[in-house]
Amino acid sequence: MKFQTVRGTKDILPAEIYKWQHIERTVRSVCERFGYTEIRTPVFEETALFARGIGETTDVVGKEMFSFNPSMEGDAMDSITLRPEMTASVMRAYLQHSLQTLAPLTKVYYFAEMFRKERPQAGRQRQFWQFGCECLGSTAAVSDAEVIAVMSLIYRELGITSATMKLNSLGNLETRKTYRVALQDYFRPHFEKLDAVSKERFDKNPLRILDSKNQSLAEIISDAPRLVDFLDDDSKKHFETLQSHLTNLGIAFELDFKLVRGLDYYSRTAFELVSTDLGAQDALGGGGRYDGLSTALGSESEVPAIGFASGVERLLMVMEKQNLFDHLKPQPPVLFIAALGEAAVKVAMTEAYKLRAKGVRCEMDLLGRSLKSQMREANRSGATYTVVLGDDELEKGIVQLRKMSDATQTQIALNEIIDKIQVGK
RNA sequence: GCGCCCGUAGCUCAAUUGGUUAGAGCACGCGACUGUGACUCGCGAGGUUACGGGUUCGAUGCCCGCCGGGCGCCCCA
Repeated sequence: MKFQTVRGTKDILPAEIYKWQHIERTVRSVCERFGYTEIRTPVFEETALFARGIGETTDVVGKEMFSFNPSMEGDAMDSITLRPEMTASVMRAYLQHSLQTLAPLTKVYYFAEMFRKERPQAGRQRQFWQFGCECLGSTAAVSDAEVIAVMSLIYRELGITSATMKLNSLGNLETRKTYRVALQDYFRPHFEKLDAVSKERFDKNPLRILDSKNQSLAEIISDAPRLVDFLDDDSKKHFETLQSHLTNLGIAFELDFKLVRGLDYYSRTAFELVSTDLGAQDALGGGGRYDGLSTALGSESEVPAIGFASGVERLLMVMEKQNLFDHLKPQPPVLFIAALGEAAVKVAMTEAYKLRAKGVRCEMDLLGRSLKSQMREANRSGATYTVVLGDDELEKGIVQLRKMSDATQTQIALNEIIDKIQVGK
């Protein structure tokens, strides 16, 4: 085999597409019930948008972007990048088209493919799909609650029950500066006990030490000062209001003071949905408030916003494991027409066409196969009925309508097929 | 990007310490049944053993490289 998909990419084949369609249908349905409208943005953007929007120091920007220079003469496309996430693009679109002038609040959702140049592993690909929504324009905790509710209802309607929603508040930029210093003060006496990765994080991003998967550090970490205790009054109030909204909605969550999302422009709310049915990449989705993003992108006014993103491949893995696709097999055809001979094929084609135009799913053989093979095909297709059409039937205008489940056959006129099968449906 | 493991028909797996025409089940095609599916029984097609080198009289099995996959790390969806 000469060609194959490039590393970290996958085909989604016809046999499994119904799973994807089910997820996509559910996502769209829930988002739209909450009043979110789909947004589609270009699959690539100026590299600088992501560099500024996600943060120069993050891994995503630092080493995972698919960037290239198309070098088109007379074009100012110095460097463009396949989107590694959607939030920056959504904010760009919001600012570019001045969406705030249309309404004080903008609520959008997306279902789109993302690209990151990472080493593939279970639940991690170089091209992968995400869905999510963004609510731009409100600082109110009720908007945080709504976004989490959207996410939560999507998973609920898909049948996911075992996932855990982790919740934290990061406060504002000041909060995190103070907390950062407090954390360094706390870890400094333990510095020699830290592992190499944590030592590196000590200066770069001490909040990430809390994230360490190293069990031997668990004790030190659990005694570390908590970010919640450093929250300013407004953030504290915001956090409490959010929690009471979630409680009212019956959305279960776990406070997790170790949950820190690395990007600078994040503020206050941070959340993540994790599942034990995944491997090391155990996050189904996550999100947070990003009030600082608009100004990071050069906007003069601050656009408060919150959103979430979810990984479709990971969701699929969990649903597969929990057998949540079992009742969703694609619809089989109602009728299969087995035609014998050129004249019969012609009639079969036109009859099938009429039925299809009327909304009936109907199939016929395209390979010139024997009757036996066509019957096998009819059986395989799961058709409810099969009609056999040969010279005799053509002559008399009468066909045998075979009910596949019990092999009973009834004689009916060719032009009465539609009445029969719709009654029998 | 780093470490460890893996790669044989479409799929799941065989193939005595390196030994001659690389097998089986499932799936697929055809037939038994000259115009009637499922069950059964035959027959058939399907492989450059991922790819490229090396060692050897001889390599699916050993060595190197490369491509791809899995697990973990980093990070995230």
